[in-house]
Amino acid sequence: MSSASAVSTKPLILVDGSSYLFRAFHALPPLTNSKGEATGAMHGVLNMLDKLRKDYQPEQMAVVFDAPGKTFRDDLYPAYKANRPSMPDELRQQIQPLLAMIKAQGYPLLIIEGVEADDVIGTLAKEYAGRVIISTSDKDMAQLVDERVHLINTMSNHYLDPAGVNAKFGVAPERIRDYLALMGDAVDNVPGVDKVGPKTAVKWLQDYDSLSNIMEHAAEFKGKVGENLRAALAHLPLSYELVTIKSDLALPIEPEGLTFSPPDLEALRELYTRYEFRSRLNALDKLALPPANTQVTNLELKELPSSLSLNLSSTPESSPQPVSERQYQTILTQTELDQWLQRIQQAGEFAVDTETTSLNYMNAQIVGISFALQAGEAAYLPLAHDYLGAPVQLNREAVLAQLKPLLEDEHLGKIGQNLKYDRNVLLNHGICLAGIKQDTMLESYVLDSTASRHDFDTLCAQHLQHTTIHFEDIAGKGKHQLSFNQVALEQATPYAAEDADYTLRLHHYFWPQLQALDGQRLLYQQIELPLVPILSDMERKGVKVDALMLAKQSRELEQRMNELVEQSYQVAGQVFNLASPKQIQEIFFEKLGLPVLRKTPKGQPSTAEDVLEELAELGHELPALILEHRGLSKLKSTYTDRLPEQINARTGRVHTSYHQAVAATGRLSSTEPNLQNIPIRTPAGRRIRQAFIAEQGCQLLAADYSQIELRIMAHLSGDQSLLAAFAHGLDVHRATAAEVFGISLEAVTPDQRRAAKAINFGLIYGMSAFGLARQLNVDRREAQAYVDLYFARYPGVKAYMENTREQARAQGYVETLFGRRLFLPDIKARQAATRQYAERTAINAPMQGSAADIIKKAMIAVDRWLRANQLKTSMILQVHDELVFEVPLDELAQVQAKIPELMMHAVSLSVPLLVETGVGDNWDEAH
DNA sequence: TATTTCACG
DNA sequence: GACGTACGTGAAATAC
Repeated sequence: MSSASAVSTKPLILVDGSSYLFRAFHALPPLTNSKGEATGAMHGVLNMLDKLRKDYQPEQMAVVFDAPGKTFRDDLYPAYKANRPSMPDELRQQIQPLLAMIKAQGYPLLIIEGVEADDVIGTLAKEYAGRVIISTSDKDMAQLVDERVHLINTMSNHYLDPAGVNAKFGVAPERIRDYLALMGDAVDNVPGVDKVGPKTAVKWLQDYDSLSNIMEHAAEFKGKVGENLRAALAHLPLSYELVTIKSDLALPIEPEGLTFSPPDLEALRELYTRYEFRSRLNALDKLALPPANTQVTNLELKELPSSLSLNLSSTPESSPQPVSERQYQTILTQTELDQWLQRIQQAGEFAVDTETTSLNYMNAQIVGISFALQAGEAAYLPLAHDYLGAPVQLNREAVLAQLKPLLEDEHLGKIGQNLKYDRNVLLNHGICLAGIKQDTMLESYVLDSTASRHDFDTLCAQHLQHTTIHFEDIAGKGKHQLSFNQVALEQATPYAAEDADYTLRLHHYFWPQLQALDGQRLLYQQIELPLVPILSDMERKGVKVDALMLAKQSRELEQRMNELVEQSYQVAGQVFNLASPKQIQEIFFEKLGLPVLRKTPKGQPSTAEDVLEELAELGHELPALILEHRGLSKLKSTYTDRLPEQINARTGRVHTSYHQAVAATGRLSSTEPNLQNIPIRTPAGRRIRQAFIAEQGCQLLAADYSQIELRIMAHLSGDQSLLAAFAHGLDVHRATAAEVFGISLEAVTPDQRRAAKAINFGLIYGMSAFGLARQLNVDRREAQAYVDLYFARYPGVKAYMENTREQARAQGYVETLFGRRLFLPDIKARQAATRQYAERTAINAPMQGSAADIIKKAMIAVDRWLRANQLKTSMILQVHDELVFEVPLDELAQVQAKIPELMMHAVSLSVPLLVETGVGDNWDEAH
């Protein structure tokens, strides 16, 4: 690495700090700290700098501010900027601390006397052209744009290259100065031509090309503006000079002046504390290792969700122990095994973990099992390590036969991490794990569903400050990764035994917290834990998929896609990749000259679906072709091509994985494959459901809750009108329309019903008038009128929404019907967008989460009933508000009568729950 | 690896 | 001159 590598390809970002300072001050609400000192502009500028650094990850940057005092322009023209109102005190007071913060963060800060920030940027832009991006909200800077210097407005996300300048202003970047001089600038007191604004300036420049040419032909301009032009001739050169940004200054700036310095953490802590920048202090604390025990940190604790502060204040018994205090035994003899099993029996419960050949639960074979009885005391029982020179191990089949009664003993409690997996794997060996008493993954999930992950390594690191041995550490990674049977016992034992040991410690850590919270404990014990074996059975049962039918659909899709490709090539006049946004951009916006409706944050013209749809509506052929192609390509690659590959060779069925600790709201999720997003909305998509079929002699039964989230809203809000609508079995969208529009049910038009439906959905999502307006394609005021009308008619709903937000603010979390908590740390965020996002989540989570609770309870009830009656019907799929069963023909009548019954009465609400069922040979028919 | 797009409730 | 805008997921493809 030599210093000659100064020629970097990474961008140099030049930030017009002064322009953002003003914009942020005026655009943001007047935030203050508790002492009443204004802080809004500081927040705005710092956030903007963070965003730039994150988006571009530049190696070099310059944050440029105006220096106080006169500049050459004042000498040139004493009246320059004389019209500017003097800076408000609230803004002036923010400047010094802001500059100090920027500097302490390590940003290269430039403040050069005698010149304006613009000129510093202009000069640097020229010097480093080729990799310069200027970040500014000042339109005058557009004059600096060329092929090698681009502009980004970080507040509005508008990106300007030469074409962008042309599109935005109507003149090329080289003519921006002419344009500005003609218009003048009232605020900066730059004189222009009277009565000439942007429209006239553009028109003149289009006709006469340049300012100098306009001045030469000034005599030709007619009317009043012509006179004004001639009157302005004398001062136009001065105006031109005033608006011209200098790019040839001799600046005392070395390249080193443009690189980041390490942040001065102490200074930052002091500044952030002084101005009460809490989220920044938080971020600072995360950086600092170990977390500093300053007063500030303690202060922060009060703001954390209760579960978190509980974690921090209670010292778990199983605090980290040095390795020497752990005793991990490798069980290689029958005597050793017998001793352990005896102790397990006596203990009544134990932590257990299986090691296997594969993560795929259908194919995995057991390689070994580990046990733990108390913290630090664990054993690994290797059964199938088969690397060259592996020690002789106990016979797997014999040991499993000996273990079977223990593992299947419902009264011998098992403690594990994600025991669903262990249950699935043990079933591969004919053992049905019972007595699933504690699952640390679910304990963690119930205590805080918003934690990013609930896997073993993360939980140990986060709660026990213990770094576990990672699988990759002992098995390697990539394609050379060993399967566990190939791992040497010397390494396998500490790894496997640690799993059981620390699972137990995690349980010791979580359990007191759960016991302190009745709601969470019941949710965990009565819903989440009982669901584990049910999900395990659903996964292992799988669903039959007709591979031949999907293959046929793939061929048909391919044919149609080929036609679309051919047509597209003709329209575009060239060959290109229809799946590449980049190539589409080139052809759309450069070759065919379609209008750029929107740009991505990185400044590229967007080719997102809505943009394409809009273009298609404008009558352009190519966007429509590409949209259809995209849709079909998705169906083919994700479903018709991929699903057949995922059919298990042994069972001929597809086995998904349900994840019980992923979705923050309490829903399940499904992966490999995701069977919760099989198409249904389009005819082509729907055909895929025809490939989900019933076994010979069976039918599929689909049972789904009708409008469960709206019903929950009615229940939670207690709104009389809404409750009545459901009690009378009305079409709820029609009833809403009748109420909102003040007409009879019969008089509701399809459009009114559609609007009412959008409002109802919007309510569930915590809508804004803006969102509703976009959904309905009406203007904001009209949407707001609908919302107001709705809330007038359904005052209970309005009160509920307000209470929910208030509760979220007061408690820091919201709850579902069954006490599932969802923490919302952002509910008090200073940044409005962040805070509003949390508010919408607060509205949505109780409804989505209660629906999740209810269907989980229903699954437990249905499973219990099927077992009690020894039926052969299997529950095979769950899709949030729908359950799918594979039913032998002779059970069909009984099952179809009883299952909706069980689902409807899974809970008792103040509204009836409605369940609709369908039966068919395939999933499509069953709907 | 991150982003964009699109499938579902 | 003006924050960003409906909730929750997972998978595939392309761009970086």
